[in-house]
Amino acid sequence: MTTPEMGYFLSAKYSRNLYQKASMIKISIYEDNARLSQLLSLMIENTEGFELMACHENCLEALQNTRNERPDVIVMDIDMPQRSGIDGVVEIKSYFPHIKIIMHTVFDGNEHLFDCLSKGADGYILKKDSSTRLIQAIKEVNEGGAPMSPFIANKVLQSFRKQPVTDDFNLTDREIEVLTYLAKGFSYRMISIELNISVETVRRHIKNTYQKLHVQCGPEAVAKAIRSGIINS
Amino acid sequence: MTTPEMGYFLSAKYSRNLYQKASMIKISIYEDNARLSQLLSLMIENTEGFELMACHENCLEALQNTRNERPDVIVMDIDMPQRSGIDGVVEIKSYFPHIKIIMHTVFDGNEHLFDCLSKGADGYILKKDSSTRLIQAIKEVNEGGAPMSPFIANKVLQSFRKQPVTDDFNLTDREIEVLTYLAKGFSYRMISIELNISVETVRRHIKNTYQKLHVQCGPEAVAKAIRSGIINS
DNA sequence: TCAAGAATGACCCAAAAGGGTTATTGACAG
DNA sequence: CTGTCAATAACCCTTTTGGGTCATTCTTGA
Repeated sequence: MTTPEMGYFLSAKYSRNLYQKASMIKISIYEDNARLSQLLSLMIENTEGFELMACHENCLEALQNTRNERPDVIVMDIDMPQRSGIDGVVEIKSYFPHIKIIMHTVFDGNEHLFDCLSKGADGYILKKDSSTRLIQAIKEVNEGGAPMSPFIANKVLQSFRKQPVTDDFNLTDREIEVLTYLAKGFSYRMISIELNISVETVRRHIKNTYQKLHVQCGPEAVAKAIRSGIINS
Repeated sequence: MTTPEMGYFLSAKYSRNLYQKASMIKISIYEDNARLSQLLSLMIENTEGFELMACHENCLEALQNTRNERPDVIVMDIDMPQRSGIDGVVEIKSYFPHIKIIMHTVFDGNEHLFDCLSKGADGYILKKDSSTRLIQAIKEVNEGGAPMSPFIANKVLQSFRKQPVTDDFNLTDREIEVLTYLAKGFSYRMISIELNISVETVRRHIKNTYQKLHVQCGPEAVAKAIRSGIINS
């Protein structure tokens, strides 16, 4: 849907770059939906302090584009033909970590969200939000913030809440203590010396622990204990 | 610094509650700095759609207060005499999980931040932000958002970025495969059958793995592998 | 083409781990 | 005041681990 004329238009725009004010926020867009990308372009061009560098319908050339355009902020769709916006983020961030990237997508699922965030996206705005929100987000991210749609921010916070121990399997304090030493690589003998008890007692605790955890050896017990949050440090 | 008179005043205010409009956002404040709490009170009382329920200088009685006041949103300081706001969050959230709590504090360190978030805080606004930002945050949180100061939102995002494998210790694919079975409780023999190789080869891989990880037994290896993200499922 | 590294396999041997059974002591709840 | 449970301890016996040393095959990159 993006026409060659449009590309030309944007190149022309880019050449005007020489006259821009230093304080302008330079923005590049990656969005395969032509209607939406035109809307965004218009909004950005008509916002004080914003300078639209280019508008791309895929991120096959993301790196080269970025080298040419040197934007301050990139607005990136995820679902684009041939190459996902997430790959674009990885590539751009690895060469230009200081350039801010705002994901602008319809995806509100955990998968894409945490994938993008772990790969360095600086903001995550849903398309269902108003375009004004995106404009505001661009300002925010340029000032060092991390704009997110409320729904997204909530998902992010929720991911912190499910930390607390899922199930402690009724392990006693002593059993957890012994298990902790086991995970540190102590042998039964070393543990017995450390805790000033008999090796047989250490063995006893470990046997009980295995029964409670429904495991049959040390490595499995340690794995289960760490994954369920029973032991940490 | 909160005077008895102030308490009386607030009780009087609470009694007016009967006449409130259903759409009002009911707010309680926990803040030990009298000057700041008065400022916040004033701002809230003068904001359309906000109803100040009470203003407390500590959260010793947080649960009882909440039962009486039934706020929609609580603004909670962290550093208060006798009882930390974090304890307040835990208590209130365990009985009233639907009540939104915004932390309002000077602390911008990771420790308090992630502690609060994991315990269920719904927003985290720094005191250095303008009071207007807090008012806005109250609206946001009441609409299901997760308001955070830009600096805080960034910290939260950053916590996702350092997830990817810290160090893979140059383990080969095969070594990781064997280690994964080990963590599942497979013995060397079982692994050898599973992978259709000799027990000696399994042992070989494990020996090499221990050297690379600088550990000397299975439990320790598994602990290290899980903690550094080498193995997961 | 040659060296490096991955994957494979084997042997020796001592130490550690794991399963079963039994028992004593002290604390705490009903 | 009696039963339960955590913590302690011991003995038996088999299997598994883990450390050392050596060797072959195959792929891959310099």
